[in-house]
Amino acid sequence: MTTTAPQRRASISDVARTAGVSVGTVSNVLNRPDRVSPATRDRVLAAIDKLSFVPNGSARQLRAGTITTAGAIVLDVANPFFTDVARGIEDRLSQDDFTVMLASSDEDPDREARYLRLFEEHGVQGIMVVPATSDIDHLLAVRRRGVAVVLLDRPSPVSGLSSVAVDDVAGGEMAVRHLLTLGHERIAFLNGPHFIRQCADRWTGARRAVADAGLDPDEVLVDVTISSHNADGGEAGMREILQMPDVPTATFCINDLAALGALRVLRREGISVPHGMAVVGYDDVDFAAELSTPLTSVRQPTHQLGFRAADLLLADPASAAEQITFQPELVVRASSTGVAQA
Amino acid sequence: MTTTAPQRRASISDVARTAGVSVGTVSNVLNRPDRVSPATRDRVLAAIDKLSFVPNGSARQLRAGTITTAGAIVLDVANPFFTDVARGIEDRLSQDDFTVMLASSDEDPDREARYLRLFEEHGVQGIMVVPATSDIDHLLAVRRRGVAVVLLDRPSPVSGLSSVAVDDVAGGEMAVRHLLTLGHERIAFLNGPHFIRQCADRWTGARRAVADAGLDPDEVLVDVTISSHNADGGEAGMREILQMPDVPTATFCINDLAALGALRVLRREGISVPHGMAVVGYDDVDFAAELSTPLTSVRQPTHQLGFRAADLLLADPASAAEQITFQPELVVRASSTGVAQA
DNA sequence: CACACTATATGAACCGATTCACAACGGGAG
DNA sequence: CTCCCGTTGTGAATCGGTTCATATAGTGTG
Repeated sequence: MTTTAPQRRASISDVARTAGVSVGTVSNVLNRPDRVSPATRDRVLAAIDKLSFVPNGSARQLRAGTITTAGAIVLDVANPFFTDVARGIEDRLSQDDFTVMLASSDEDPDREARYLRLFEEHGVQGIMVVPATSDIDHLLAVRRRGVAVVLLDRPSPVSGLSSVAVDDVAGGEMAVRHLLTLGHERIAFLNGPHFIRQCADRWTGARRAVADAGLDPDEVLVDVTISSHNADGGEAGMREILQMPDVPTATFCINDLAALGALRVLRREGISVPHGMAVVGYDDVDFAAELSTPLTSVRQPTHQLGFRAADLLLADPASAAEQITFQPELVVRASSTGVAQA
Repeated sequence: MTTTAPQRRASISDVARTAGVSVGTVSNVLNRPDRVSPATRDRVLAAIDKLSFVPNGSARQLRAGTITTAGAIVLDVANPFFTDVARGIEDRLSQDDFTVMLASSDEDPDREARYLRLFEEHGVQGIMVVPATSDIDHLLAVRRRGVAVVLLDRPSPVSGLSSVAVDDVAGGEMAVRHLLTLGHERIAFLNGPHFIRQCADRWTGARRAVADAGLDPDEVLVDVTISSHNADGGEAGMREILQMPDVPTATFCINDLAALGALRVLRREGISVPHGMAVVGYDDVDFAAELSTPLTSVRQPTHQLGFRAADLLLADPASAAEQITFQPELVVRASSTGVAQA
């Protein structure tokens, strides 16, 4: 083995000693180079190089207070919806030379709390979070301690907290309205648990669409709860649907990943889409248009969502909190109408 | 506005004062509760609660040394391949109660360096990184300073550094061999720039397959460089291919995202797949099997990749560095053979 | 040549935790 | 009634930077 012994990291005083200057001067070279004469500056830089000195962020931060880093906690980094949001965040923050640390809570409140604490302890400027619970008191507490908090994909229930969200009631409504217009009278909703806000809101929207059409939501809509919001969850959900005594003619899925799983089962069972079963997804991910049956889906402005969230995070903390709501958009494709798009 | 004034964060001495004990005692309550009598412990906990005290991570770390956090830098968080790898990392690290901070370099060496430094300054236990450059001296330097470094998706060129990778030469070879077997004699390779190792290796493999078949790589293979490894890049690349004087009959894409874009163009142009143009992707992402023409793709053990990388990161730093190489696997579907799969 | 003033360098105090040698206390043994 | 020891609590030193009041050298002016 050729690994060098990992000796103690060089500190600023080591640098000062080898350069023959005081620690204050080294610090000045690092932070206000113009205050230092070129000759000493070079000497110090040489010493830094020689010792391969990397300043200790903890020490710096301890003294200086805060840093140009923000945290983001999403439900699942493997979900394209959230990664698109994360891209939006990164794109905005890097404009201000901020860095983002991304973490995924897996919808587990404990994990969320752990990351929240990790970020707070490390003194991030702010945290953007897709809450795993409906209760957000813990987030308000963080806010109260002086850390900027922006709710992602979730409108803030209180005025003191900034948030960026998409109108999920409208999204659920437009999807189901679309299916009703096509004549479906029994519609399954492959949904997540209702304590997740998005799920509850889309359900509300779905019921509203049915009611508006003069039908009884309890008769038309079948709530199928899936445990994981991905293709596996979608598979399980669709299998459950197909075993119902009175099989629905259409399925609305909580996201495109779940729809993907649902389509997989339908293909395996030889059920044609949309004639045997119409399918509508949510998120309009990249590949939705390219599936064997192009997927009708509710599109959300993901990149915008992240971008604006980062905007709010960077906003003057003294300014009023802001709640932004975007509107979703239905993208109709063959999985519901049976007509391929141009 | 109801925002509370963000007063200074409470410190351990504030807690000590309100609880009427010394700072040492508060610290003991936090870290060795058994050393403190129940009565005082309760008093301290009450004070902590009252002041909603959150220990300052920088201070703790400054004193204590290192923390249970690791960093991961990938090329693009929006790419399912990398997020699957990230999941593997998270799954392994959370077993040891470590937390992961994820960042994406966007293939930009400067951004990579920025995150590398950020992580190092914050004293992470180790960093897993998909290098944006072929040169890895800067990573060796980080290693030398005592931070564990594991190369992701890239075999280490030196024995002192751990790495986890997939054999990309083999991957390129099997993809092209497959196309040759099907009778294609002019094959486009929608590839990224060759200074990216994966791209170079797969190109090498592709040439080897051609040479092994007794043909001239320079005549059979057409190298088409795309700038971004996503659907947009794939679109641009396929448009370029279609304008060639002697249009290839098959296209091998650097990843499934690019293949997605390529398929999009082909559909728009009314070119049938695989008869007008066979397409092979790479990564075998979730949706590959569900595309309008199910995509032949080279599958990589993504989750394993991340999981093992995290394993190596957590390994005893004194133990020898380890290089792990996985083998890819060709998954044949209709986009190359024209025969739908079961 | 004295004086003011600038440019540069110094080093001690400080940020907020952890740690450890030491003090105080109380109970049991002799 | 001492002495010893274990339990509990104390507070100063420490980690590695930043900052700022202060010292010193050098420059130019009247």
